[in-house]
Amino acid sequence: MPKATIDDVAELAGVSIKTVSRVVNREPNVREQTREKVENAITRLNYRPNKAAQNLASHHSRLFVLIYDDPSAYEIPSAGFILRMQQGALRACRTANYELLIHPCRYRNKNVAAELQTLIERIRPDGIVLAAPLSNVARVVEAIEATGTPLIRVSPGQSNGNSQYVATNDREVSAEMTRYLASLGHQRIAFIRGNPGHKAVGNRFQGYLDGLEESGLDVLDELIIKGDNSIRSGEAAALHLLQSDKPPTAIFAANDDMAAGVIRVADRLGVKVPEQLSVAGCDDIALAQQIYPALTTINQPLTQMAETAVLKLIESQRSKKKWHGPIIVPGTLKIRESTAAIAD
Amino acid sequence: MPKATIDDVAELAGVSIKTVSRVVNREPNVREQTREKVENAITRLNYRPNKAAQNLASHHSRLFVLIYDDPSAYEIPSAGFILRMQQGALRACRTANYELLIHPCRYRNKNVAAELQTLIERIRPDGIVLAAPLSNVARVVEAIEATGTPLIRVSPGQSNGNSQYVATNDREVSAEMTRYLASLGHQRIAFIRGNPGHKAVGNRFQGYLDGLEESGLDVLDELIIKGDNSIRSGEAAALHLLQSDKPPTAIFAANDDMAAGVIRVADRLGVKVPEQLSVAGCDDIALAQQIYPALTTINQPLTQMAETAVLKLIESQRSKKKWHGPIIVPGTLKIRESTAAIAD
DNA sequence: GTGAAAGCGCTAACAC
DNA sequence: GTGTTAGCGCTTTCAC
Repeated sequence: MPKATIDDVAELAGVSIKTVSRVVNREPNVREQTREKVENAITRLNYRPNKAAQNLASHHSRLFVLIYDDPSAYEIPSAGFILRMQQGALRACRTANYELLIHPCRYRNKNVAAELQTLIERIRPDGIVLAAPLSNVARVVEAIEATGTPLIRVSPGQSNGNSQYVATNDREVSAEMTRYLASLGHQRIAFIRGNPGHKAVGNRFQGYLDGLEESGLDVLDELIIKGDNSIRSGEAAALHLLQSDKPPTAIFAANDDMAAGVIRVADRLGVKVPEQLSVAGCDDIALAQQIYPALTTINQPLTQMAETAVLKLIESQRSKKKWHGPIIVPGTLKIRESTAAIAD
Repeated sequence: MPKATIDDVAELAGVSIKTVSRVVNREPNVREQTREKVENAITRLNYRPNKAAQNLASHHSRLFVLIYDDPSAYEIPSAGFILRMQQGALRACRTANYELLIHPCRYRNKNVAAELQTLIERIRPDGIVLAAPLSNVARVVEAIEATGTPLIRVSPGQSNGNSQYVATNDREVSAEMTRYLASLGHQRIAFIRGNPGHKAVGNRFQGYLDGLEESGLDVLDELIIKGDNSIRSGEAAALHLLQSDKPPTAIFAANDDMAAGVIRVADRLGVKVPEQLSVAGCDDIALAQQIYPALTTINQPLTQMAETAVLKLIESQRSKKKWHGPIIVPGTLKIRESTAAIAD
């Protein structure tokens, strides 16, 4: 089956190739009758425009690249994150007939900047979505910006670089969670901080402080523990907190893994969750629903964030105009079974 | 920065564009000295060949598409599978300078066949990797084969269609697991079958039967339970088995989720794992290492399978020759804490 | 509303 | 070894 070209369609329809092109690209100024003739020819010949030819002639690729940190083999809470971002990006791509190239890369690698530049200059995507934590690495952001390709960053903590970004309201929603815990009667609400490298995680700590203040609670230094985002660090923190003189009645962890660690240790120590201890996490990873009791947490709208990012890229390409300011996609509290009103 | 073209490079190097092309594509028959001149010009101009132009002229896209089933939002053991396949495929792509397009799709959707055909005919990838369970859906396989694009299927149960496939030795390694359990002294080894739709899962049952026979054990119908791959069905099966008159001393489940369900129920019933009950799963999903006790299971070499698939596509494209027969990437036993020698 | 001509930036086939 | 000439299958510009 030698593929039909635009010339074949034009010939069969008895029009010029330009008219076929107009029909294919849904351009105006085609008489209805002509359009039908062309469309018939297209279906008869099973014609599909050749993307390479379109790209070459039109100088755009109808292709986006999603760049994200490549997780090492088994560090698989990331899997859910990455997949959700992919889903969001793909959803937006599909409605507008774009394709999505994925490009995981290791940002610890010194060559990333050059690697990404080569990729971009070769492929010439119409836009790039850069996910956290890469979206916070200055030399990566700058390398991509230098190519001149439209870039949107997803969930960057700080706002370096000139490119637009999509973020969530980590701080506000963490404050909300804290107020929720306070509203349950908790006065000693501990917080397990995450990896300081992740700015989003820092925002959550700020939210915690905000929430305490808004609830009229004091910040107690002994209830603030450093973690590193791992289950193990959550366990360590919980052990420390629960075995102290005056243990907290609620523990809010900056991510779900650490919260899961807390629940595990509570179980081991015979502390009942949520009767004796409320536990809350952040991110709503798959694990959050799988553990017992199901974890109260904060949903990270990653799918929507990625979708929004791609939609913005498409839009800005159409209108050629620049928009400003971050785009905020709000997170929401997922109240499950690990939190309850204080017993005492 | 107006991008440099092949003409610019040719001019600066004082050669023809064909020579530049030769250098870029690492073709032979270029004098070392000429090559250097060209390479200097390339770096000076920061020249990157335009992929669209290359594609159009050469009739190949240096692009593969990875097609897999789109999991509904929260069915996230799939996440690990998909990500590992992506990683494998990407790894192979990178070494050979190909790009990877991902295309999740819902095979329940009646339009998949047409959707995939359109995609393929528009993009014209150099090859397609089709993952299970889509790789077992006849109308999907046939639709793709009809486009004439080289196709490799990953882990299909049956071997319909004409295209090559990569599989793992599910049956053999399941037999190995069964023999391993028998070698620990277990005589009453139960098996929880999986979703009958997944052929791979059927192979595991065959392997179980093989293993029993090779170990000189009888097949006991009351120890063979049907499940549907879900945690819940594992729980139901375990409840049934453990509350029977003569409960098994080992339970081998056709996937990890069901095995996790077994462990959960055993815990609830006060049956100690592995002291009183050995539990083994299949797949080595992330959960397998997260639960307590860590699950003995069978590693599915998905990353390698996808990598092999892409490498084969590249190879067959180079040599233009057809290879035959399935490619088997062996799985391996992951002995962890959920299995032990029989106590009694 | 429609069409003719001129590329887009490269590779292929063949000449030299 | 290297260069010349044609395209690849579209979009763009501009004329009608």
